[in-house]
Amino acid sequence: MKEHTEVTIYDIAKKLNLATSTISRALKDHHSISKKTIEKVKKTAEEMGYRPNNLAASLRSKKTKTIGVLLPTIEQPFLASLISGIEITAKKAGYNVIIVQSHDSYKGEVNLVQSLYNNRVSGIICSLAMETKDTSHFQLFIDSNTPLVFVDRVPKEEFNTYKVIIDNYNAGYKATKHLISQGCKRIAHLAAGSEFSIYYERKKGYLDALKEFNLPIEDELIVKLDGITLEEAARATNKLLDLKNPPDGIFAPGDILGVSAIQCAKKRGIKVPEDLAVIGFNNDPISQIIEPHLSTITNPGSKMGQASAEIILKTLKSKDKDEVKETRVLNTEVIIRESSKRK
Amino acid sequence: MKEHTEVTIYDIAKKLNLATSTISRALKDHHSISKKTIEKVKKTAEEMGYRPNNLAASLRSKKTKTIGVLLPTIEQPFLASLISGIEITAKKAGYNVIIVQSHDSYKGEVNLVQSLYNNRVSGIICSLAMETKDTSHFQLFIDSNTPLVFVDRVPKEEFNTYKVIIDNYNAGYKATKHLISQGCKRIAHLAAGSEFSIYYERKKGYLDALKEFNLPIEDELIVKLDGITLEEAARATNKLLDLKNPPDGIFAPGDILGVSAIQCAKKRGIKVPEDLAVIGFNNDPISQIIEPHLSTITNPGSKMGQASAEIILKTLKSKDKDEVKETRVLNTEVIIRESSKRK
DNA sequence: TTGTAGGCGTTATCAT
DNA sequence: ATGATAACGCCTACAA
Repeated sequence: MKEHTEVTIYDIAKKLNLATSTISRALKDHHSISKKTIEKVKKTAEEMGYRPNNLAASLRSKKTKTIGVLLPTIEQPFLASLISGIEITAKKAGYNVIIVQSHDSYKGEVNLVQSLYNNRVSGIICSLAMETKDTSHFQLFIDSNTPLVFVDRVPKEEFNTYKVIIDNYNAGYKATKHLISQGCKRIAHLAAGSEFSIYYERKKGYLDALKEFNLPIEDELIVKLDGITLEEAARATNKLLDLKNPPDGIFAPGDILGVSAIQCAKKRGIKVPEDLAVIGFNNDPISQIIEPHLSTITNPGSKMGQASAEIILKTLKSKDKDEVKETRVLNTEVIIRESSKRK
Repeated sequence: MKEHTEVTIYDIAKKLNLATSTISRALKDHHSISKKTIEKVKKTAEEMGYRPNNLAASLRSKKTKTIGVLLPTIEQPFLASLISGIEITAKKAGYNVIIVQSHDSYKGEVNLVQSLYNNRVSGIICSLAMETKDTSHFQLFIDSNTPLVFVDRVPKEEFNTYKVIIDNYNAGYKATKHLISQGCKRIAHLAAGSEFSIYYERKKGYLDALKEFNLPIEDELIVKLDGITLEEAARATNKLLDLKNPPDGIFAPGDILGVSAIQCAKKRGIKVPEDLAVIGFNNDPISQIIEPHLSTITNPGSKMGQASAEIILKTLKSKDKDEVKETRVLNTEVIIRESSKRK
C-alpha cells in the first residue's frame, strides 16, 4: 500500500519554482499575484492533489472559521431547527459548526465551554442548561474577545452579552389572552422550569393576563411540573381535573405538555375545546397531529439560529467591538387550532 | 481594556525554569515525569490561566480528535437521535463532533466532504444524500486512511467501507407480515425514494411478504411518492381510497406517511384499523400522538450513532487497518399499536 | 509581482 | 526525570 503523504504549498512551490508565499497568495486570489500565476498554481495544486490544511492556517492566522454550539439537547424539534438555522448561515460564510450537548447539566456545560475554548472556536452560541444559575464560565470568551451569543435560554439581565430570544412574557400573555377571548374563566397553568427560566416568564405573562381581565389567580390552578414530559403533564392535568372546581382552559408552556393535557382530558371524557380549551407552545409537529389540533405559540427556531449566527459573523467582521451588546427579540404568533376554538 | 495574551506552555516553562517538553508531558500525566513536577506544573498552569491550544496540538500530532458528521438534515427525529448517539459516544472519548447537512444535494455533499477533509477530521460518519449515486468523493478519506462509516443510507455493496444499518428488507417484510397476520388481504404500499435507497429495500420486503403468503401484487396498490411529506402521502392515500377495490392495509415506510394515511382515512370516514390497518416506520414521536396510535417499526437512531462512533474510535486505536470492513446490522422491532390491531 | 524568513503553540526525537 | 531542538503547514511583515 502506498504511503500517503500530504501535498503542501511547499511542494507546489518547489515544482513551480516559486516561493511558498506566492503559492499561499495565489490560492486565495490575492490581488498582487498575476492572473497567469494564479491559474498555473491552481492547476498544479489540483494536479498534485493538494488539500489545504485548515489547522495550520488556523493556528497561524488565529481564525478557526468554526462556531461552537452548546445546547441542552438536540433532540427537540425546536432546538434541531435552531441548529439547522445556525448551520445553514454559518456554512454560507464558510464556517463550520461544532455541536455539543449539555444535557441540562451545569457541570457538563462548564466542561464543554472549556473544550470549545480549547478548540479556539471563532464564536459560540449557547442555550443554557436548566441547572445553570451562574454564567461565569463564559468569562473565558469575553476575556478573549470571542463573540458570544445566548439564545432562547439566556442569562439574567446583568450579564452583558448578545442575546437572541422571543418575548416569553408577552407570548405567555398572548396565549392566556386568547383563552380568555374564547370565554375561559378558570384557566390553569402547567408551571415548568425554575424561577430563572423562560418558563417563568411565560407564567408571568399568564398571571398578568388574568389580572388584566379580572380573573382570579388561584394557586390550585397552577401545577408545578418536575420535567417537560408527557407523564408529568398527565399527572398535573389529572390533578387539575380532579378539582371540585376544575379549569375550563389550560395554558401549557410546551406542546408536549399541551398534547398530554388533551390526551388526558379525552381519556376522562372531557371535551376539548368545549369543556376544556388548551393552548401549547412551540408549534412542534405533534401539535398538528393530536386531535383536536393543538393551538400554540410559534417559536421561530430556525430564524433564531440564523440571527445568532449572523451576530457572530457580524461581530467577527467589525474590528471595533461595541460595548453595548444588542438583544434581538423575534416575533411569536398565536396559532389558533381546534383545541381552543370555542367561539 | 487590557490586551489579551495567550498563556502558552512556554510561559509556564519560563516561570518554573523547566523545558517546554517537560510542561507538555506533565500536563498529560506522562509517566516519566515526577509526581512533584506534575503537580507543580498543573498548579502553575491553573494559576496563570493556561488553556491548551488544541489547534497547535492537532497540527503537530496530526490528530484532531474531531469526528465529522455529514447528514441529509438534522431536522428529523431519527437523525437527531442518530447525532445525539454519536455526540455522546464521541464526547466520552474526548472527541468533538462537526455536523454538516447536505440537504439531500449531491453537490452539497461533495463540497462538505472536501471541507471536512480540509479540517482534517479524525473520522467521518455519513448518511448519503438522496441524490447521491456515486461515492467517489469519499475516496479522499480512504486514501488518507481516515476511518469512514456510512450509516442508514449507505452506498451499494461494491464500496468497501464500514456500514451501520438496519435490515430494511427484513423490516419491510416484518411490517407487511404483521398486516397479513391481522387479516389484511389487499395491502398497499407508499413507495418512496429511488431505486437505490433504503425505501427500495423496504419495498422488496413488502413484495416478498405478499408473495410468501400468496397475496396478489397489484400495481395499483403501490403508489409512488415524490417526497416524504404529509401532503404527498395524503395525495397517495386518497388515490388508493378512490380505487374501485381499495386496500384494507397500508405499509407506509415512514411515520409521517403513516400518520398522513390515518388522517386521510379518518377524514373520509374510513375506520382505522377496522377498514384500513396502517403501519409506519421509525417510531417517531408523532406515532404515539395520532389517534389511533400508529403501529411502526423501531429504527434505533441513537444506537446506530453510538455504533458508528465506536467503529471510528476503534479503528483509530488499532494501527493495523483491517482490509475487510465490517457491516453492523442493528435490530428492528415491530411495535403494534391501535392502527393495526384487528384481531 | 514575487521572495525571504520567522513564528503560530504544541509534540516528537534524541540527548543528557 | 528532564532538556534542547526541530518540525507540523501555513501566513505575513518586510524586502527586493
